[in-house]
Amino acid sequence: MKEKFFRNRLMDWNRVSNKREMPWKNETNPYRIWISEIILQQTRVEQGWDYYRRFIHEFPDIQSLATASEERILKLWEGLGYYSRCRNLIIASRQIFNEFNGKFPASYEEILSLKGVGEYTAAAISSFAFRLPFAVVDGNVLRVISRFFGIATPTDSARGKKQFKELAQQLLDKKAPGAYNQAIMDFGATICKPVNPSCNICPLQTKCTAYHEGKTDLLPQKSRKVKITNRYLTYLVIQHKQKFYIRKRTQKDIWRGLYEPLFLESDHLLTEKELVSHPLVAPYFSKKVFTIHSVSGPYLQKLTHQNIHAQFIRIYSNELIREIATAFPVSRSKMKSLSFPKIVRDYLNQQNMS
DNA sequence: AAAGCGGGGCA
DNA sequence: TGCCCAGCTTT
Repeated sequence: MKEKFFRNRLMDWNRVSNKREMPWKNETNPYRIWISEIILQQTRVEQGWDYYRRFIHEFPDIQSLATASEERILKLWEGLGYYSRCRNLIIASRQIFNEFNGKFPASYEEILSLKGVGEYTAAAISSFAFRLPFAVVDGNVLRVISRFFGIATPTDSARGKKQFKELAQQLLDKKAPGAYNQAIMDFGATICKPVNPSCNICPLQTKCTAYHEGKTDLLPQKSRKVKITNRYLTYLVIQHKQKFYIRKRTQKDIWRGLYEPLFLESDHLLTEKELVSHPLVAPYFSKKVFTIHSVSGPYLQKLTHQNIHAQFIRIYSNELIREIATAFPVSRSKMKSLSFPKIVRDYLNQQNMS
């Protein structure tokens, strides 16, 4: 009965007071819903908004996406982060194009089988596009439910996931699963916010456990916390005439699939002296093929799990070298068309290099 | 079960 | 500075 109160109040709030608008709201095209959901994984709505627009404009349907070049798709993703989402999106588009004959799958299990689609995204697409009764469980849902029912089970534990998923499914309005899922996420984002929730105007306040026990700031609970490592990358931005040496990141590390200038990683940023004596480039410096043109100030990018300290050493080469440690020379216009990590793109832009 | 994976906003 | 964001995959 507390469940019924929750559902009814939430749906009433949605009809009367939910003013949240987004480009993909009331969308029923599964392809467009899929794109929006992938973009929004671990990403705030405002941050994903323009990416969604650009994506749909250039790739309006499965065929256009499935037949596009990986480089072009990754370019549209540049700056958005979590690039594995983009790689998986490409794989999934080909899955749909080939295995499902270009028609977006219409069952929960089939949708879940798509690369990069987990339980949340499958429930979202299933309910929004196909009116199937699957409850979404995202960060908003976990927060709203844990507070209202006063559940302190860590949301990232196996027990917690099962518990919250079952309760979420029980709460779902089976007659309007899409509207309900949209409502609970909007509610979490605008009323039951992570910090300073608007309990004073909350339609669920009268039966909210966390509110009555003064525990809204203690819920939901997580068990794990990430430890942050510091990394120091000294980039070698080598230029010969109008070409720059870059390479593609292929190792299992951050920014896989993106491009980069060469860099040397150590436990500190390299000094010029350390740089010119490094085995990789020392011969070029001693033969005066390379000369240092400029040294940037330190750049810092804070990621969820790493602090990236970077410095960019701009180097002129008076010889055209075919390849330096897998890096090859490309033109400015080619640089523009490629996807670089944010910290590198910032430097390139400031240097007017692409 | 735990770790890895971006970038940005907010208190 | 720490936490969170329409999470998923790999180990």
